[in-house]
Amino acid sequence: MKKIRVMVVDDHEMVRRGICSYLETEDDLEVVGQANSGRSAIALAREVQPDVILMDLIMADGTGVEASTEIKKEFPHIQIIILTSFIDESLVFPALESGALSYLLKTSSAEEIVQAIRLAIKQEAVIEPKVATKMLTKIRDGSEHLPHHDLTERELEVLVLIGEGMTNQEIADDLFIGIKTVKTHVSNILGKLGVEDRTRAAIYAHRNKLV
Amino acid sequence: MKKIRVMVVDDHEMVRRGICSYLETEDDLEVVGQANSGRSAIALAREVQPDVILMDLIMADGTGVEASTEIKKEFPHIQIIILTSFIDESLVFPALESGALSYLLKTSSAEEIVQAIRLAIKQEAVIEPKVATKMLTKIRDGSEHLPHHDLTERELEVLVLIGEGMTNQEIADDLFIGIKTVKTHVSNILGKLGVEDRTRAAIYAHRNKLV
DNA sequence: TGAGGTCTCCGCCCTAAGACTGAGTTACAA
DNA sequence: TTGTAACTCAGTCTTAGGGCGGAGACCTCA
Repeated sequence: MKKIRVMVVDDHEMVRRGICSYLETEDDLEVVGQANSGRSAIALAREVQPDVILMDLIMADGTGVEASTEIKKEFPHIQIIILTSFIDESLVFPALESGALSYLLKTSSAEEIVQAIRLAIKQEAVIEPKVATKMLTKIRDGSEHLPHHDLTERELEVLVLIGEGMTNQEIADDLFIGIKTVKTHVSNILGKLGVEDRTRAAIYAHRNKLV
Repeated sequence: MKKIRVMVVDDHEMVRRGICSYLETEDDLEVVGQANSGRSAIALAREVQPDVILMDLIMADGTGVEASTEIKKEFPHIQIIILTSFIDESLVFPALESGALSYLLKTSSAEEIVQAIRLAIKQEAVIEPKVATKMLTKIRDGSEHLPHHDLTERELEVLVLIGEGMTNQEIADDLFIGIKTVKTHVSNILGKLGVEDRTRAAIYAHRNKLV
């Protein structure tokens, strides 16, 4: 019987030790490589050609997502399981879009992780309930219509500058347009956002992280 | 020769496995207990009376700091080493104030962790360089003079309302004072903050988390 | 007692902001 | 070809914002 070849990517030595020591106790699994960064993970994947990769997202050099994307592009048959400490919204979706199959948290039990590996070679995904919840709220949020979504490109640009605290004249100078034009944009922006003045628009921009 | 009795607290099973499996390879160490939450850590510490505790801060129930405090209060001779995934500013200082001796990150090598344990029983602290840096910047920030520190109480109150996006009239109504008075306050605020208009003052308020 | 800081208010003045209306340009899709 | 949307600019008008000077009431500290 052919063992499932697993590669472990994590910048925490202790975590790699823990995972490897447990995986080795399973008869149908074998750890064929370890990497401590996204960069080295790509090189190692080329070399050892694992069946499954357990990938931490939050690493010192922050290359977990890039590594997933790169590996998936080069070797589509390698299944990647994200195994990370917590749910960082800014990473969950890029990671899944990158082609990762499953998404687990390190709070998962050893059995769950092993189970996810066995399912991975059958291309069956395992998504941690908490992550699944995030996905649902994201989908809801995605269908939610934020006021600034129907700003035009130019208006959004102006809104950002308002958020920087610029006056109409400064914005005009910055964008090489007339102050009258800026006023028109600002007027339209206030209308679309449903606010009364530029100060509230600036606050809106900050609350929605447009600056 | 008496072994150093170590207890490991982490809500990640894999991490506990990794740490334990490594510590067990050292002749002068022995793992006498594992806990997966702050709550159970306190109970276990009472029971096994370890010399040193490796404590993760970021656990599902978020009781790492409380556990440190409680254990240190009850058993001052037990040395606690914080061993956590990343630097959460809101936890670093409470943790150290709680009586923890050392602060390591999980990116630390196995050797560093073992070394920290050996130093702990001699009551010598090991602070991860990155954490030390944070401590320094915190000390600097503490002595740093932010512009809004010389606002009067009333002015600060007005600044917050500016940050909410209120107009002078609205602020006047809210504080039951005349609009002229508000204008005076606003004028003083702008002068003290060194900004030109209320929009920038509002942004200042947001950047400095006054709202 | 007097000096200084804070909070309150007033008046005068100027300017930036914003509403409203109108219009010329391009680019793109029906 | 003809809308339609986006971007541009103009003119007019009203108001909120903000600078400047002055002042009275209150409190605290020297």
